[in-house]
Amino acid sequence: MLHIGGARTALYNWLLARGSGGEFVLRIEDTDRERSTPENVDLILDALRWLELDWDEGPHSQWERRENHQAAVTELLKSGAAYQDEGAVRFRVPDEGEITFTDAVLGEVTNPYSAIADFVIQRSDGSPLYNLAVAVDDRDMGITHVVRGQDHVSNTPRQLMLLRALGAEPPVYAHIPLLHGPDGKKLSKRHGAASVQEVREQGYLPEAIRNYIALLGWGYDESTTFMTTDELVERFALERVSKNPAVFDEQKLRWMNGRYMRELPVEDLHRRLEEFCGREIPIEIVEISREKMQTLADFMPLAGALLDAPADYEPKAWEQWGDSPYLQEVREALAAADNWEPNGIETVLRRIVDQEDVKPKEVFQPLRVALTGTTVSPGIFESVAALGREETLARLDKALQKAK
RNA sequence: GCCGCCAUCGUCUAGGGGACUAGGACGCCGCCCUCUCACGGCGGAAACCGGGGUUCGAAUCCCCGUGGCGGUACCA
Repeated sequence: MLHIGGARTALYNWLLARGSGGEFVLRIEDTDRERSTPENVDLILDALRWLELDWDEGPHSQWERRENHQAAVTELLKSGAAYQDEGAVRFRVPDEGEITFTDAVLGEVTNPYSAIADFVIQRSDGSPLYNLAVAVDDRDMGITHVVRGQDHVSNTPRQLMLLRALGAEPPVYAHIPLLHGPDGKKLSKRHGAASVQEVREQGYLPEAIRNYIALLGWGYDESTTFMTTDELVERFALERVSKNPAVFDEQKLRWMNGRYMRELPVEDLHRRLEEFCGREIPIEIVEISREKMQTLADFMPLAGALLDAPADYEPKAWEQWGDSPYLQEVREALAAADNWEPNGIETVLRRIVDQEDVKPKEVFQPLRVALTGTTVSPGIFESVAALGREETLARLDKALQKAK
């Protein structure tokens, strides 16, 4: 699982690296221990790939760089910066004074040494602990920037002390605000769309996600909302990242995703819908449905009945429109229509509306229910055109049969 | 408890002493468009946590309080 918060951290790292034009190493660092098992790392990498955040996969710290960690511990022990304590190795923290570091988003952060106890850097079984492992990795892998969640601020002094004791230059630290759930608590699974895997299954587009999460904790100016990834790369700056936690708002994501779907070239949207639904879809159906969808998952409920004849009519829909005095007339008019294009169909159907002198929906809704079994579908003329004459008439006959 | 971080509409944010009767966006409400649902257009309600300073002037700077969050592990 890659939480939205993690995805945002990854995005910020990526934007920064892209913007600097240099090489970078994205260090996946999260607060849940389970997440850094090899299987979960694969899941995370897969989610990042879907988000189109490209990177070169490096070594996995705590189970692939043991020698470096061990060597550092030995060095620290030798210099007296660390000592043995019942088999474990602890780092010695001064009793007095304070340690200050400059954070790219928070500014100066100062901690008194008195608040930091001598901490374990190596377990009695010889395995390294998080703070030691990342400090050594940052040094050895030439990490220049560490961009991570604010839940790591209080680890920073420890990592800094380690780096100093090892005689290494510390990287630039940037702690971005955490994400909270709608109730103001830290974001968790029960808050709904909390992971990239989930939003993917819910039919969101990667570019919409990128745009949305970039804006969670960062804003470019007073009115810009939509930005291409190139614009994001160009404009993103750590100094402008907000210091306060944000709440993931799925409604806004939905809206934004809808906008992205509408702006996609039809062919592109068509391809993604086929992939998402796992089936072939006539492109005309996509064309007539696009302005009514906010996610890829909205497609089947909206237009599925145009793909496969509905098994049955929705009871409420049938009750209201099923038995219509105009349906027979509609059937005859359509059977005789000589122009099976949306505009030709509209002409034919509007003629009935005029002749009968009724509201348009009195004619259109019964037709819609007869064809799709529901009261909601893409535009009726377009739907009839997309269905084809044969199928349209067959479905009308079925409805007329049932109405008898 | 102790240490740290944070605090603008319900939500995401703009704002870095006068441009603020605080701007934009989502959501919400109303109107328009309309064959359903949407899309789109127009309009509206909606915020500077509280109290002290500093200053001619504070949403913006300082202090205190309050609240939220994080940390305080042989977790990451």
